Amino acid sequence: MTNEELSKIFNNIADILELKNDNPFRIRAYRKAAQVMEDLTEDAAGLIGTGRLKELSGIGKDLSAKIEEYVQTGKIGDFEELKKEFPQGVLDILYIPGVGPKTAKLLYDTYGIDSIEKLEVYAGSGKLQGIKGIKDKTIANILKGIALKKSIQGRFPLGTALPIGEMIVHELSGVKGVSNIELAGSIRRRKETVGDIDILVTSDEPEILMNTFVQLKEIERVLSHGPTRSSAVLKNTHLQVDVRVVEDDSFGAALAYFTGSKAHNIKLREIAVKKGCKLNEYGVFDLKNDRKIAGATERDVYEALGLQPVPPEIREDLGEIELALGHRLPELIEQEDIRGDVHMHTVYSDGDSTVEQMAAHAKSLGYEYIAITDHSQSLNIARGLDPRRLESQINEIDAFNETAAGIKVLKGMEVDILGDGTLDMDGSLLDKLDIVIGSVHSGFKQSREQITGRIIKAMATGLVDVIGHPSGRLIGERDAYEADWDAVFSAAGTYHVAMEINSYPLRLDLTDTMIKKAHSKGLKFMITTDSHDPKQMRYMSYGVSVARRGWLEKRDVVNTKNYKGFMKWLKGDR
DNA sequence: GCCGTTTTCGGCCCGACTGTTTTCAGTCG
Repeated sequence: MTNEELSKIFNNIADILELKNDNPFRIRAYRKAAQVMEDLTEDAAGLIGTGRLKELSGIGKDLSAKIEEYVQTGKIGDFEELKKEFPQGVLDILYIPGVGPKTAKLLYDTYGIDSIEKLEVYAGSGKLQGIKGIKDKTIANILKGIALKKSIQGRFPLGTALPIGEMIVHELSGVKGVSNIELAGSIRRRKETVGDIDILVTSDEPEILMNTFVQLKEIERVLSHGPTRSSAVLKNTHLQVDVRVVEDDSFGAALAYFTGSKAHNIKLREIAVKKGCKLNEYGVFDLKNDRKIAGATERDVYEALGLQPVPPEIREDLGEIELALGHRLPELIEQEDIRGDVHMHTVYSDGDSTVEQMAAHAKSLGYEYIAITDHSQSLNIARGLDPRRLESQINEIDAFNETAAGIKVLKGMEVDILGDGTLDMDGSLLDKLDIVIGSVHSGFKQSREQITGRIIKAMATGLVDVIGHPSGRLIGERDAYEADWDAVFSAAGTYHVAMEINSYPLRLDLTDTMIKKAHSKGLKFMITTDSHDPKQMRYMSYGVSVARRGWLEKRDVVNTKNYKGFMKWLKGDR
């Protein structure tokens, strides 16, 4: 939690410094520090006193002192002083699209406008007329910006945005003249939430493409419409979609540019400059003669800069560029590496299909094995299984395996880790199963110590193979419960328990940063879909994306093993 | 405010678009 708070504070400081028209590089340093805090896999508080804070790229003497001050006192003196200079409402105004620090300060200085509400009243009543540099168009844009900000509540889960983005790409890919078309931006990096949908296109007939785009039935409102760039807001979700057209020989450079992240791009350009080149969205150029040396593909661009091509999911300036320079990037796991989906539910509990139906669909996806892991009895709401029903399911699966060909069904259970850390099923029955997932489904509000202790206690039974959706969070709905993850992951190492990467779009749990932390402790993972019907097995791609964002390779993920290898692991060869 | 095989001081990524402008500032990604 401290990291998140520090990230917010550093961004706040940057906002205030922007209003003050302070040194832009100083502002950038605070923004960078905010990002570093957000991506940090360890609790900043734990790094204090070890001197390791200053080892973080972007955190120097001054910022590490501020972090220490915050951890020790709960406050940062400089920030408290800065806050006195502007009311919070002025900072809110900065987040209206189209309004930046210069305008916000001008409005505050001239009319004392210190809230979005006040700004809306002033803009709506024509009172802003007469301020230097503000005329009708600007006023109209401010009002539009306020409306836009109100209609969009934050960011969208990847699970919402990606299918929509893919659908629009599909609709545009058939338009006359289109040769290349790709999703870009954070959606291509598979961030768990995205702010908008970026689509990059090459086309001989940009006008036809753009005319088609702005007339798509999904579109509610067109924000701008030009030959190289158009923007629109979608119905229902109010997601914004930006479409850009570039030349064929710039497609790779533009794709890299629009994929980001911003921090990754900045570092690439710094490398270009050091090599006597310039990198922009059109290509890599030799500064001596202004000649273009790369641009058509992303691979060309990275290689022209002396880098191994970096997979989109890890373009966050978290060390990937340094590894790419040394051609030592990890070989990230691919969806094809997954041999079995080992967390799913059936009609026995809260699923809506039978063992047979789940197995048939998994087989059609090319899996070698699946595991049926219905809920245990204390989860009444999900019709959890008592010992008698579990035994009958065991028998059904045994019978199925005797006759079915082409896929193996493992007997399993997603057993509740109860409030006191005991498991919601007799050990003797769990022993009969191939795989046991231990999950927390209750007592989310327990103290950090209680939750930590309860997960560790469950692992210590030796009955649990993997911890299901370990943090318990639901994107945009419920925060992760509080636990000492260092302690949990260390214990998981001791007891050889794997961590689940749950692919259900609202879960994506573990998160990318937690995966890195767990991986650094040598833990293994299982990527599963937690499917409640056959169609949900397609969610596997989300889990694989999260694993890639967590820098995992095939060897880190247990269910990349073939059936024999996977069973061997379950039986204790870890 | 950070950082260092050009530098411990003087650098710090790049371009498009918009609106209000007769050459540019502000905002954005």
